[in-house]
Amino acid sequence: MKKRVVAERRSDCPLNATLEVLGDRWSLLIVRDLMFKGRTTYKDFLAGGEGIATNVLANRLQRLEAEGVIGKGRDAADARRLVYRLTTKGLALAPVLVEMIVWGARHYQTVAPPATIREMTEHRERFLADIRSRAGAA
Amino acid sequence: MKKRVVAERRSDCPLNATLEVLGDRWSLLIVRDLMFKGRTTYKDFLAGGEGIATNVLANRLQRLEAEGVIGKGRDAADARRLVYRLTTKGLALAPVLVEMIVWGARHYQTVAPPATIREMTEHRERFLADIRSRAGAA
DNA sequence: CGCGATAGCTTGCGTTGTGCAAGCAATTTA
DNA sequence: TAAATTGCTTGCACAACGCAAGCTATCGCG
Repeated sequence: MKKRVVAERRSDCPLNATLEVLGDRWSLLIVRDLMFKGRTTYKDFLAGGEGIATNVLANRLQRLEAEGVIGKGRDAADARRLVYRLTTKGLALAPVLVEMIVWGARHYQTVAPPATIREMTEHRERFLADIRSRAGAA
Repeated sequence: MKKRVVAERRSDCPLNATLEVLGDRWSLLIVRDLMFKGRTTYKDFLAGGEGIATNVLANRLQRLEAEGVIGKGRDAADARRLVYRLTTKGLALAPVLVEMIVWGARHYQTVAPPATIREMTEHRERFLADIRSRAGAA
């Protein structure tokens, strides 16, 4: 058991705050899985394709929950299963993810469907509203 | 001199591409310094407030340049000085930064001026256009 | 021209984080 | 009741990071 040393911020810049919570290679991929891919369990995240290590996944789930970005609950039908979900705070990351996806799709070769990217840019508000209503209902 | 092992992507997801380039605690802070704070030199970035280590800064500047996010040139007036600037690709990160700043300002206590955050959200397109014209002119 | 100051790094070293394989408790299915 | 599944934890080797020191090239001053 490690001592938890409240972890003071390095600066009071809002971007720095965001980066201290989400500035790593994995956290936002978990949020993506929850927001876009319908993945909700530890096993789902592990099979997510990018190959996150088990200990790192456990660590990130803990941190994201501690930060109030995600929450978890037991599956009623199968008590082995923990079902993770986005909180309102986590759902508010949708615009961030959308912009990162658009930038990545524009500047690198990816499997992003052009139609989806077009929808994200040309009908941004509608796209964001869809995410909110879909994930918010869960 | 390290061997550069082309660094294959872990997946072809556009978000993953973005995170493999920018998914760390420091890269986007450098972009922020260039985009919003008028910092352009190694020394400026070092004094940026968050306390990046010298070797990490040098490494990130190299990576960002290799990825085409930033470029550099010698200062005509002082040949010791290397002046870094955003490329078009780097300037295209403005929407990403804006959304991360807005999220950070909404969910954490920061020094972000409320007026700026309001401008970012309520007049988003104008704000982004301003960044493009200002930084694009440099 | 000589000398200290400055800019932009690099190097060394100890600590922390990551990737991978193995292991383990709780629960469920056969 | 045994085998499988879920969600972790642990151990270990290696890479990344934070910090202090050092080093080269250029500049400003006398």
